[in-house]
Amino acid sequence: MKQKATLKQIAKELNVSVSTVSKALSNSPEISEPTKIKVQEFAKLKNYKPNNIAVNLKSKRSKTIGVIIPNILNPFFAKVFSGIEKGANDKGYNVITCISNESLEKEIHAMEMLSNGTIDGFILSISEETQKEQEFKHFKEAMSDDLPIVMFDRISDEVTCDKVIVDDFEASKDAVNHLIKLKCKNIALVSSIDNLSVGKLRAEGYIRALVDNKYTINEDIIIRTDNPDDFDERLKKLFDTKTIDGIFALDEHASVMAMKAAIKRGIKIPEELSIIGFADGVWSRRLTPSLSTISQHGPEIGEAAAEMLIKRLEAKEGEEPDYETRTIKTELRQRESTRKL
Amino acid sequence: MKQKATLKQIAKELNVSVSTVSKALSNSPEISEPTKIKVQEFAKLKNYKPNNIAVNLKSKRSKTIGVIIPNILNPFFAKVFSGIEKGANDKGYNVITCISNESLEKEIHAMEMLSNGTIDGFILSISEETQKEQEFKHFKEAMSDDLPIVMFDRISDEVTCDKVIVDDFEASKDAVNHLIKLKCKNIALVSSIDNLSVGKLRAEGYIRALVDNKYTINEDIIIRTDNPDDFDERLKKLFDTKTIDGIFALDEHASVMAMKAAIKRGIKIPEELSIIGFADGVWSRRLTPSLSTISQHGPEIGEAAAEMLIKRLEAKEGEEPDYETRTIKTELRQRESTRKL
DNA sequence: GTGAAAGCGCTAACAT
DNA sequence: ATGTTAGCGCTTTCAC
Repeated sequence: MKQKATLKQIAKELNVSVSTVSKALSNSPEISEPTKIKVQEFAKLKNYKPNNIAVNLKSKRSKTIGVIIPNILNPFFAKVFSGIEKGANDKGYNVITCISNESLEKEIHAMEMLSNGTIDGFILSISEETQKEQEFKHFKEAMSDDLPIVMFDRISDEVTCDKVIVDDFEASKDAVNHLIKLKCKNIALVSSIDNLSVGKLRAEGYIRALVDNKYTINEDIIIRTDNPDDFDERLKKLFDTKTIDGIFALDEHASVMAMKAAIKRGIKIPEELSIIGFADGVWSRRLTPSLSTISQHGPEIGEAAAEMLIKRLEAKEGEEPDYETRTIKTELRQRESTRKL
Repeated sequence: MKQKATLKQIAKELNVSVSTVSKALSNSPEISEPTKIKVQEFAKLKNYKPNNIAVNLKSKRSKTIGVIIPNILNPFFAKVFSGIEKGANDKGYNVITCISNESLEKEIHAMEMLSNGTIDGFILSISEETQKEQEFKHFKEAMSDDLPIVMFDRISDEVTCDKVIVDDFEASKDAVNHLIKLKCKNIALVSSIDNLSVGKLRAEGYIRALVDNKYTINEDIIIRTDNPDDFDERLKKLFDTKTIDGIFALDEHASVMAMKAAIKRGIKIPEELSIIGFADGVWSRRLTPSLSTISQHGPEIGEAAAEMLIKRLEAKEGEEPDYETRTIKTELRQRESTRKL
């Protein structure tokens, strides 16, 4: 193995001191042009790269962000992640990723694993189990250990930190209002994420839209559960009770399954039934008919989170910005599953 | 901010030396029980965590793996990534992720960013542009800098390193053979990834299966391109020329678009047309009809890659294993888009 | 059983 | 303009 070049080595080979080399490479005005050139050329020749770890140890900062994501297979998280990665890289930060797999224990473990100088701060979305258990001590500890957190999408009011969210309540209200404008009379609500904060917010938006429009809430056409299998079971009976002409789905699974079930029943979409759901854009477009969705702008959420965290990390001592909750606007994307106005 | 606990501090507060503390915490037999207990308890009280960066600097290893992925929004890569993350975490390794976005430049940039002590080795899949340009210098440099690489899925024969692949050729042959067994007479090949090594291998498998079964190759029902838009354009005409009763699709986009086009034409699937494609399992199940796919076992690929890399990293000097190419078996998952035998 | 000291690779304050 | 030195936090060898 080719020995890695270090300042020390270069210094010895060039018969100068380590600090001269260091300064020459950082283009310090203290060093004369000739030596600078000599050192820089030699360094390039030797393919010298400053050892990041040593620099980190010295500077007490790693320029690395810890990202904890409940489930990377969920396209929403994948999109947010790509935004984080981009935002971080643009500012010269690396991203260490852990997947909590919706488990509180893995979330805690991941945070511990990284809370030792490895990273400068966290960007995360709270795991399902953590939300259920309402266990937030690990977040508070990180914050008090001077490891700032930016939460996105699934957040907790109990933790004081920067947050990036989507206007779930408003988005749902808008979507349901849209269905109402399309003259839907019986709008079902289907959700398999009723355990999540965002699931609850979205359901509230639905209720509010109905109430605002003087619709009556019909529990028979509302499915709220936190379990996909239970969901599938209850979905079977959804079309029995009443003629449904609109469906509002709070998550990807619910969106697609509801649509599939309707097609199987021979219900014509969008002529007899309009569907709007929270789901991934690419795949929604690929469905037949394509699914109208609420676009959450995942990459922008990620970029915003990265920007907020880095701003805080790079703030001068005592000049840290106030904690902020940024809301990224959603957008209703009309496709074939809703008829045109 | 609560000052972070260091050995030095603890030593001072306990009136012992730094090395005593260090040894006590690592449970060295050199230290007496009473001092050990005293130190360990005090450390726990102070919530001491050894500074990872300092440990890294000392040990010259970071226990961190650099992962470079062309596109995290592709569910296949997301799955492999989750496997890598799991495999790495199980062995106490962290994962730094960069997304090349199919760009050679970003790939190079990411590798440079990490080739300075930040990571101990790479796991990556070659970007599209890199494959097109056949530019592999950056990989070879990393290898000779003692930063081992494990490539997966999209690999290059020009780089000597560990590899994890799928039996693309065999998988395709099997899939097409299956269509033939279903009595398909005119089997179309559709691909929007003809620039990738895997795309070519899969196409070869198709050809081979046809040849083996004495079918004639009909260029009119073969679409091979590297551009989704071009693909969509050519797809429109696919059903014009000939009655197709089988489609073999080499990637997700091709799979779904072909199916969508067939449905639009009113072609009955699977009665009149059977389709098999490379695609994500979750979404394939959600399509109507659900799509028969070739499952690539993404998580296993990732775990294998992590295992191979870590084995090499932890091998004693001079005892590194030979470079190996591991093949993960694929599996034909029959769903509704192919009729039963 | 405990401690002093060197050193990982780097930066920067402080000589010269 | 260049060099010396100390120190980041830790491990480890070697004295005592």
